[in-house]
Amino acid sequence: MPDVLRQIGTIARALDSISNREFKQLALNKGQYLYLVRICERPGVITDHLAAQLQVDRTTAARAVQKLVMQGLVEKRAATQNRKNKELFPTAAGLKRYVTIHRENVYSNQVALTELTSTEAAQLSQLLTKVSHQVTADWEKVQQGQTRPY
Amino acid sequence: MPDVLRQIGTIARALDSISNREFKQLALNKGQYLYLVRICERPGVITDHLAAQLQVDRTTAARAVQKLVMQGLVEKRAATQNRKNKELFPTAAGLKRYVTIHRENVYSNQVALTELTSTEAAQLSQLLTKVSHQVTADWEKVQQGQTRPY
DNA sequence: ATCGTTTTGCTGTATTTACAACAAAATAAC
DNA sequence: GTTATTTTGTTGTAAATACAGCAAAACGAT
Repeated sequence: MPDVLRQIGTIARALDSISNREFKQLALNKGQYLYLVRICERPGVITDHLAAQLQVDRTTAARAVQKLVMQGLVEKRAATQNRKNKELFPTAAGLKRYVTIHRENVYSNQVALTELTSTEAAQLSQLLTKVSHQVTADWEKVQQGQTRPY
Repeated sequence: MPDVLRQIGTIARALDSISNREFKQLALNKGQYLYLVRICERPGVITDHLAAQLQVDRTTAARAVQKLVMQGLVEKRAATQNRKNKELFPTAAGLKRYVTIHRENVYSNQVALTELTSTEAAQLSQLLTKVSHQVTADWEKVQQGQTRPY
């Protein structure tokens, strides 16, 4: 059984480091690009759903969003038929940043897949989807306090 | 061209969160397990090589190691024919923790690959290795201050 | 051998990240 | 309809993470 965990971990760290470095030019601090991208792609999303999508802590996502709001890149609006939820929308400035971020992400993805044929790339994606399902399921178990048998 | 970056990112975050939660039982804080494992597997390694392997910042690795030393899980020894380098070795207590960590990692890997046949798993690993090469190359470019064309 | 460059370790500083715990609103159970 | 549970937002606190910059040792070029 080959080890894929470490490979995934190191690739992810390298990609994240690259993005964080490059987005300093956009005056974005560490991790901020993740949230901004998702808000631009799903305007109206609430913070907790964002956190679940990204698999980060609720409060981490909340504070990242708070910062984006302070920087004028994201807006919080009270949901129309709900007094509790605050929906998130990008501002014009936020959308402008998004264009660059998206272009960078596409480029990084391209680089990552350079040595793969298009069928290999498709297969990689398929396999990762399966892996993702399993891992997400376990992460939810652990979040709920369950212990895994190892 | 499928997006594999996000998949890799979310899988990595989930796996890391799981490990961090579970290793609180071993009195290990966030990220510490990463360094301890590598030191146990390559005794005598120096901090900077550790950082390069894990693709994290030099100082991040240095401080994580420092903490492991304070906790009595790792030892720093002056290299025999070198006054500058400090080689890292696990203590008995560190090795004991390593056994559990390794078992957990193997389990997580097993879970991740549950839905894959053994040939699929092998192929996934192969494809990830190719991806890793490309991404690492770009990460080094960016670290050296080069700008990528996107 | 000498000088410039790289490697390695370290500290200061700012920031993100995660956990715990709370309150208020919404939803579910009965 | 009332009560219990879940969802959502927020704050306090502790810790990791990353960048900049410094000094000392090692290495390379000449």
